[in-house]
Amino acid sequence: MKSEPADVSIDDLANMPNQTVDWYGVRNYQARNFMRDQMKIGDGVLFYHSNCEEPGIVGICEVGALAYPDRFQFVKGHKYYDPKSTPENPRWVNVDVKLVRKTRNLTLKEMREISELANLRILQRGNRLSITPVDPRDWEFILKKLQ
DNA sequence: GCCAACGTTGGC
DNA sequence: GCCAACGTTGGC
Repeated sequence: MKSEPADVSIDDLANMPNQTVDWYGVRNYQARNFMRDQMKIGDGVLFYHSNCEEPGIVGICEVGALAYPDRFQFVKGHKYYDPKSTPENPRWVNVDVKLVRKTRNLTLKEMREISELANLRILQRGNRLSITPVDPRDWEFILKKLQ
């Protein structure tokens, strides 16, 4: 899951109550559907810093709560406000993400040089999704790399 | 339903 | 700041 550190960094997460954050602000249907349909409590998450000096994986997390309505979609004037969303029929949802541990920065640059990770979604050309599934084998490989 | 125009993402 | 690679919007 990508986050811009200027918005929520891994250190921000470490300082949050219960080291947990609601993954607000996703406004892409595919990414939303991953949260809504695929992610279960306890599922592993790789926390990725995007749009920054050194993009890369900076922490291991887990899903702390199943998807529920995003709190900002109803807030008029907010950057994540969606006039087409109603409390009766909310359009956007998010899971909670809980920190398991911070890691070193496994940078995008480094991952691109690892042939075993060639199929990782985030490395694919043109990928812009802020949330992408990770193949179990890639998960194992990355965890080993970060232990 | 098509598709041009426009907006966004995010690495570089 | 550039721009490729999308996704969204809205006229038709």
